[in-house]
Amino acid sequence: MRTLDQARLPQPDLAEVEIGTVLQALADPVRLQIVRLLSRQGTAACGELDVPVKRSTVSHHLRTLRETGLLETHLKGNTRVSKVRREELDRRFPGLLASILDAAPAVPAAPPEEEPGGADGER
Amino acid sequence: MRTLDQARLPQPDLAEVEIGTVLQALADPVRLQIVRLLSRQGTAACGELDVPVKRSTVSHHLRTLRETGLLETHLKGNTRVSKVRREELDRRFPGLLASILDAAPAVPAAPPEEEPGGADGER
DNA sequence: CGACATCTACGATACACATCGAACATGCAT
DNA sequence: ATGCATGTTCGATGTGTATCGTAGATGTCG
Repeated sequence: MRTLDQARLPQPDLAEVEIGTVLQALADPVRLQIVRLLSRQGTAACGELDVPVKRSTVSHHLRTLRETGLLETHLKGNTRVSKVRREELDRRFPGLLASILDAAPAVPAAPPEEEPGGADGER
Repeated sequence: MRTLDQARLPQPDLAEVEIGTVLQALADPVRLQIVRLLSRQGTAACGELDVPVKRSTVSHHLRTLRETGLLETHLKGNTRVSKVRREELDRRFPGLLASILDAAPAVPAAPPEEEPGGADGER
């Protein structure tokens, strides 16, 4: 019958979203990871996301990301399928997602760096 | 005894800085404001920054921003002159600062419905 | 020299929020 | 229907951190 409840959960208009709000949402490591995963996988259900927190916490983060405007979520049967609102975000904040998702990882070490040739005065 | 005190306070190599760390630093409204002000003014001392927190808090945020790699600070006499490490940041995270600083402010609110042109007689 | 400035360091406080477990709702199968 | 899965919501808890006031370090100036 109505296996087609493709209902979409409420989400904000991106025009009303401040850049600070987006930054705050992406500042959490788990949420950033979720956005990264979704950007690569396209879509995923809550339970499919490989993040090191419990299910209820993932749900909380997905809610935060959706209410912030970063994700859209569709109801599909018993599961919620989420994906990044990439095109809308690119229109609202040009270059933002690209610069974040394409950022190269940091070099592992801050090696014990000692500079010969003098005291680097600080104080 | 002139400007020999052009010493630069210690700052990280941007190669070692994760994008998540930068996002976390910029997630705070006051810090984002500071970066915005410095981007426009070029440089500023701690006391010149027009932000709604006390001096000691500004100092704390400047330290955070510097240790995160966003700012560099030079000692000039008794004052610390800070500025955004714009070029280095653009090299490490291309497009990031631009997309954040150029982001358009959000539209004030989403009136539930009510098409424009109505009688907004309030206020 | 002493008085005053800028700025940081330190301890204390308060609040936000990330996290969890348990309870509940819903859908799909058997 | 019962059972099992997926997700959400709720309350509680712990931690991180933004904020402040005060004290101290340092530099400038009269």
